[in-house]
Amino acid sequence: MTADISPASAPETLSLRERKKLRTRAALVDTALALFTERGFDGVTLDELCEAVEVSKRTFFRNFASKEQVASAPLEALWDGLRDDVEHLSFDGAPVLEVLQEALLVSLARMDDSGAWVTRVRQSRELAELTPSITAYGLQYCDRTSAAIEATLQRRLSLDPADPRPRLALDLLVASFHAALRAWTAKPGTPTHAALAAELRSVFAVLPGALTFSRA
Amino acid sequence: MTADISPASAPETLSLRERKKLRTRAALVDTALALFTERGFDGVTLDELCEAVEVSKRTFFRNFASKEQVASAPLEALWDGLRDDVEHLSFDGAPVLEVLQEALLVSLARMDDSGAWVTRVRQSRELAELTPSITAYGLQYCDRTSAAIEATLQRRLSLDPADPRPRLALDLLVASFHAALRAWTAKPGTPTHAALAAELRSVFAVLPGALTFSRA
DNA sequence: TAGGCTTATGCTCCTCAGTAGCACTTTGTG
DNA sequence: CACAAAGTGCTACTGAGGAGCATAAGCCTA
Repeated sequence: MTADISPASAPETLSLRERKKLRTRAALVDTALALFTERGFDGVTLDELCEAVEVSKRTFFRNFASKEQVASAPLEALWDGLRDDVEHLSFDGAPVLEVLQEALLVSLARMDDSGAWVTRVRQSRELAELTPSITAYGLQYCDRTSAAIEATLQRRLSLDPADPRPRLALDLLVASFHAALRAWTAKPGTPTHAALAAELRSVFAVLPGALTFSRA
Repeated sequence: MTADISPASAPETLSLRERKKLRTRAALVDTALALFTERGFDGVTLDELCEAVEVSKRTFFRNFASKEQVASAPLEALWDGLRDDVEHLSFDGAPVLEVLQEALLVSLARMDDSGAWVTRVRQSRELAELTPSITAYGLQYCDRTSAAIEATLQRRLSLDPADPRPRLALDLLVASFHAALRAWTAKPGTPTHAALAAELRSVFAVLPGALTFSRA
């Protein structure tokens, strides 16, 4: 289920067919981000996108569930990575939230492919800011992924399903990431992978203060 | 901008035209929730809904921005109330998050109209659980409202726009409410307004623990 | 109370996202 | 080499949502 995008990360172990599919997928994402950025999300029809990639609409919907998803693909890869990792994390001793924070940083580090992913994320982010339906899709995706991770946590840590804390911890993680993303997008200049990781660490650091701060 | 639904809360101070509009709006919400609950969100077309209420599709879209919104209307009234209240809250001394938590409970108390609102919320919630697009719309609405409240906080408390804490506090508030809603929906029996308020207080109480808890 | 103004409403036509059926091609396998 | 399985193109269809234009209902001033 992991949504991989970068053609570079398609090793020879995959069959010819699978590599071709990944190439089609990557082309759709790249072309979509370019066209949406140029003419706006609503200014590009799926027919135009499919024509640009020389693919039928049928093929598009075999790769993506919606027009919004193709614009959100870069961030989905990050969260899919985290979701899969949670299955094998060690939770001994450390607070769950801290373990999840570290895991998110690890998943983020895995996305570091000399700038391509970061560029796509930036485009995706700017599109989401202009397009409510992309925001809506992204939030729903986070919600669904959080629910899946919560289920894994409950199983692996033998938690009471009624305990709201694991889900709250996940919502905290998601909120932190979105805050980091906003700060990162707001900064001028070329956005780097390292800068995003730094923003994220910085938000993690001030998180406890969000519960207690009062007017200056 | 406040989306009021209950016909009972339409005092005589409103003009005839405004009261009629509110009645149409309320009828659309009630009929929509009933039809969606009966046959599923996707099993009811807008044309059917409009025919049942004896209203044209044009009128529907003057009252609601989308099919999803009409199913989310009850909760929007709650958050709209909070958004408007933040303009006049006192933030002296107490932590911002605590003030917001109290304000949310006040807005919730204002929704207490002898069961009608609670019933609609329950229906809305159950629909959202079955229908991703309703979830997506609701999350996007929360995101937008949170951004509006954050702007108010920044202005009233003279905060640095780059400070992530107010937005994190709001995301925490939203996450708490959703957790309370989940717990409340999961409970069997007739759901009451008081029970929802109790769930919410209970989540607020365990919130700090969400940052620090570890495996049992 | 008559007339004019504003605003909601209905009607109709349109675009486009997303689905489904069917036939064709390509790739992996016995 | 043949057969199974999966991806793809083509086409036709449904339904959400928007736009233009005309009408009606409520509101306001003389």
